[in-house]
Amino acid sequence: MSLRLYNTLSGGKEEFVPLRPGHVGMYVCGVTVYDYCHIGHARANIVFDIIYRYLQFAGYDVTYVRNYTDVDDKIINRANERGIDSNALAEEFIRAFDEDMDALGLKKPTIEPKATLHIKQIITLVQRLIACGRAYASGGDVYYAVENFPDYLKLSKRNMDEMRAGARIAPGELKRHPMDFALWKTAKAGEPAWESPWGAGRPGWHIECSAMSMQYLGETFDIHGGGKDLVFPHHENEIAQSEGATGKPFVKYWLHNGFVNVNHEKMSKSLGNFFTIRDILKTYDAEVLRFFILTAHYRSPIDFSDQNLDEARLGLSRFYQALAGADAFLQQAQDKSAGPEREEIAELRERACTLESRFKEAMDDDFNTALVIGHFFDLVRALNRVTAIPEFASDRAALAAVTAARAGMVQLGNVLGLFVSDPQTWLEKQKHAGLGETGLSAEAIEELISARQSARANRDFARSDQIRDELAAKGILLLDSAQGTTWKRK
RNA sequence: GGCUCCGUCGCCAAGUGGUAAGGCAGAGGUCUGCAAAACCUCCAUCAUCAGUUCGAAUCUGAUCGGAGCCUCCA
Repeated sequence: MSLRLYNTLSGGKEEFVPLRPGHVGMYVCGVTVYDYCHIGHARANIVFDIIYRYLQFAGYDVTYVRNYTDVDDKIINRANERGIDSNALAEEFIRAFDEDMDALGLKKPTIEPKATLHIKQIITLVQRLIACGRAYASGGDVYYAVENFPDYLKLSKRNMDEMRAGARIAPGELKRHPMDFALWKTAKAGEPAWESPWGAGRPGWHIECSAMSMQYLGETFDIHGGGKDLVFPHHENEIAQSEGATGKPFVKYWLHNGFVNVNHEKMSKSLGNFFTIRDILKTYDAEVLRFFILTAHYRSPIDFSDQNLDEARLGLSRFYQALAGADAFLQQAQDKSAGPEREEIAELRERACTLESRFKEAMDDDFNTALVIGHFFDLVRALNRVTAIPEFASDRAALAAVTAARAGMVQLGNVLGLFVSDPQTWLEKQKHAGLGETGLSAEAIEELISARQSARANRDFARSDQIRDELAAKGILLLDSAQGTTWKRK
């Protein structure tokens, strides 16, 4: 079984064959740093984070490049609004981006290049495009001549006639064709500028990705990713720039993640219906957000809502509870004896043994994380079946199966960035996280629990149930067990 | 208008030709003083219609509904 992935270029799933056996070059468009990141960015970065992790898990040596676009019209405009230097603004949001990605538990890419540190490479690339007739200088600008690149629009599968209707030439632009796009822009007063053969100016959007991917991954590389909205114009233009200059295929596999919707509508800055990552993380655990995103296939749209996030929280808790249950079970392990194997144990052993092959099969099919999570849920049920029976704590086969199941779940879950915390710690954190809204402190709850315990000891069940109901009304559930009473929030 | 994509149980969501995973919610049961948690059992023929096929949620056509791109956007 080998990895198959959906390639936007071909419009279908293809077997993944890297250019160099054992190695993968992957470039993912990062952000233009002029504002805080929203959940859409979170999704894109989490999706490619798990692709990065899975490729490594599958044994590839992966070079993952994710850029910062730190020079751009939007940055300049925002900096002007705030009356600060555009470079300072970019640095501020690069820091914010790093903090957010870190909070989301993302692995660091191999290389995180900044556009402004690659101006020389950009200028060289633009010169190369002019030299081979693909671009032209006009005033202090340089434009890409799309009509000279026959493959233009092969990624987004459109044709020039359709596109022409919507294309406009903005005032001041000196294009030959409405679809031509800027490779280099002449600098106006007060704008960041670098010396170039065409005078002081700055790179257009798109060219930085061609230049930086070429620098770190070569003229042809394996995987290029980003959100669906980058297919046109950004990635289309990257192809034009890179292939126009080198005459070689730019990228073998194009991967695009679906949008995050709010109320079934695309979340976007222009609609104003977006949530920033840092706002979301005030309410929801980062791993809950990741779990939520991974419950849907990466190419499908996903609807962001409190209900869906709460469901994700519930789902993830189920895993951590099962893991905590397994830990408690293993701690009680006594002298191991081998008896006739029971059905529950046989099922768990079977599930634990086949987990990795199921995991791989699902992930190899275009990163089907939703199916993987389904497999994990199956394992949890089998695991709970065993750990719910105390006698099994002295059964050698049960202990082996529980140990294997727990280890497998954590090991494979970690490939998706899931189950990375200590179960008890995570559950404790979740317990306390929502207490603010209830108006209760952990101490107050503990006091009520002991009051209820004395009532129960006196068989005063009316009083005992009253306490439980009051807590339940505030979202606190009590869990009685042989070891005493604990609580969690609903 | 052009080009894409989508429509699977109350909700979320896999499945893209071989007879519908999983989670949440719900019903019944075991456990419990009663509950909760956990476990057991139950719970869909896949928007509609017409085709292709031995066989379709999966392919084709039409219809209805939703979304995206064509302008900055993950």
